[in-house]
Amino acid sequence: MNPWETQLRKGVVELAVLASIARGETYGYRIVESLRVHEGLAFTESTIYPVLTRLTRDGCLAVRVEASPAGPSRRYYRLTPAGEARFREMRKSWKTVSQSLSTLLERQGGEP
Amino acid sequence: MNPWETQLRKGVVELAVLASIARGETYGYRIVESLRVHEGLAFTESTIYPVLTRLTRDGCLAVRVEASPAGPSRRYYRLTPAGEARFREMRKSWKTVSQSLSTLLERQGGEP
DNA sequence: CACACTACCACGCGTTGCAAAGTAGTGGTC
DNA sequence: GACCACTACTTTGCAACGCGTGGTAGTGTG
Repeated sequence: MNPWETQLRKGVVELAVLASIARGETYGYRIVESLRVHEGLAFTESTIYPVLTRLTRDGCLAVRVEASPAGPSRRYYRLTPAGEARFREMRKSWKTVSQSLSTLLERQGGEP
Repeated sequence: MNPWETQLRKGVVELAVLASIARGETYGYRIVESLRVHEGLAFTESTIYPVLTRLTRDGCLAVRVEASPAGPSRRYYRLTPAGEARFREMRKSWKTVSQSLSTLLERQGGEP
């Protein structure tokens, strides 16, 4: 993959994961699959699982283990209050950066 | 600064720098100052200069040195054809990721 | 038993943003 | 002429992160 696209996605993963979990309790494998349908958000398990571990360690996620109908047990994650706060903050940061960049990009004559 | 905001900005810097130079030949110190007015795009020199070096090494930028009226000589950068191509590609990647994430964020009930 | 799918984990590499500190040139103040 | 402030670029070192590769374990199918 383009190295700069990798960089672009960096820092967006965490927000994407939080957004996925904010929709309702879910587990890692499912997050990977659900994000894959969004162009540019196709992360692999080796990206998502560490993010989940990190967010859990930071107290943003609570885990619940439940047996799977086919395969190993699933680890269901949901947002803690801290997680919800983090989500809101990241979302705000994203909007700020996103809007600033859009402004910068549209200031010159590009295809509209 | 928030660690996740740092991550968010990662990968956006290069695009911001390319966008700045695409507006016309300019130099590092000026880029830093011009980006500072955009909220969320306030990078320091130790971030911008390495980016310029990297882009130049990759053949995306051409340099011209000119004396400054006050201070050391300025290194003026402009986009090469490769740099313009890179800019278009990154811009496209940005739009893709940006739109996917917006979709994801708006799918749940947030403040509209 | 071989294969495929689900689901999670660990190692290691390369890239990167940024703080800190430095250097060099010009101009102004006392 | 010592001191500061501003301009402008550079170097060093750290910590964080995405992801490729390769694994383990559970269930079902042929």
